[in-house]
Amino acid sequence: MGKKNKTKYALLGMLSMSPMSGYDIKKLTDFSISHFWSENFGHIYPVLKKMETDGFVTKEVEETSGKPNRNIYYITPTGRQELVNWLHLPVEPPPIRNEILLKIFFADQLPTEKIIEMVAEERKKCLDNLSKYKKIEETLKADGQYMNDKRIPFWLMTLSFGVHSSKAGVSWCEETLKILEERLENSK
Amino acid sequence: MGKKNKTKYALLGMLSMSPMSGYDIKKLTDFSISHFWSENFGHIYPVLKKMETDGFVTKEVEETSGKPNRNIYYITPTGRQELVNWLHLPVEPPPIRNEILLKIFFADQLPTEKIIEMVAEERKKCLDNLSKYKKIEETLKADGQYMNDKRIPFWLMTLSFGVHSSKAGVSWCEETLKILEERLENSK
DNA sequence: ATGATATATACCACCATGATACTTTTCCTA
DNA sequence: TAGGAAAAGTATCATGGTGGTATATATCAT
Repeated sequence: MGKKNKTKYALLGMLSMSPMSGYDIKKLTDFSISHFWSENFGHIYPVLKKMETDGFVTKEVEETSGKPNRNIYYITPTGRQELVNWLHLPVEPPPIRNEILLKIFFADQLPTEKIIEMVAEERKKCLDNLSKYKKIEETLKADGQYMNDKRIPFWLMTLSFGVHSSKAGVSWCEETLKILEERLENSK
Repeated sequence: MGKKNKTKYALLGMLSMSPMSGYDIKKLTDFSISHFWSENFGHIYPVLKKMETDGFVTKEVEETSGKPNRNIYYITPTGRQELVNWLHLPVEPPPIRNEILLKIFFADQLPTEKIIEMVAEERKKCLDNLSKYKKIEETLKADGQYMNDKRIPFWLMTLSFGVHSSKAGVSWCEETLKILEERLENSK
């Protein structure tokens, strides 16, 4: 994934659903895609500005009283084309950095009890995520509001990914805990 | 994980195994932990410099003829302590960005055939990784060179993580492909 | 009253990535 | 045997991404 600007496409995608302000985009990403994507203001605002000068979006200022004015962004046909072009491009592999595995790799410098604690904590996180994903899945399937939305199947796929990888996480933790506990027994 | 400097700990970890140059560190990370961690020169060199002024490592210049001199770095007791301190700290969750899921999320703007192609490609990647991990596992278990190294169990754990998550990836792809192919049938 | 929370934009320091620059030795191949 | 690729080695740059902070006001609960 590297140094290509993916924020751009996330923003274009959001704006392809509806015109929005930067603040709205942040709210919507946190609500709808936070299980696999994150954005932050420090990037959203400059990228929106850049995309305006590039002609991918247009801005309309909505006057408010007291609060700062809302800058509402609209995707342009060029912007829509840019989004579709990216959708057609092959997926670029991201650089990987998994902190718990880095710690495990050097874990001979750590007491076994501490490693067990760490992995147990990880297991808890995975389980928490798992139940979170399942809950959202249920709501999506049940909610009449979205019943006929043709995008639902795709949203469910992203959730299912979360379910699969959380389950994998749990089973790795449990396998690892077993080894560590055996190790602890043998060292007594 | 965010803006805390984890490169520092990766480098300290490597130097805790043996004194090395920046070039050596890059080679060793690419060889031994590339399945879950990546480093690049652009960060290795400045971080080594910073750690020298912070007293976590010391440098010894090895004269060579022709080639640039090798800067060999040694971890200090302070550096070792810094590494162990970090090992004891709880794991910080990284910001997540999964490009294929972002594309799936907006995939209603893409022909079903194209989505199928994308997911099939992903499946292939997962399978490739899976066999790669399994092969390394075999070598590690078989290789007499490491037979008695007490760090082997930990290295195997990191590999097993790769196996678990690749398998999860494959099964998600296959589940998703089934849905997409059904969709393609129904649209005919 | 007072403080938390929500709305809204913006900037900054820091961290991370990939590309490129530069040089010499060694090894392979046409 | 000439020529080029690859390896060894350090270093810098532009770009991208993260989290925190600054700045303001309205609203709602305590």
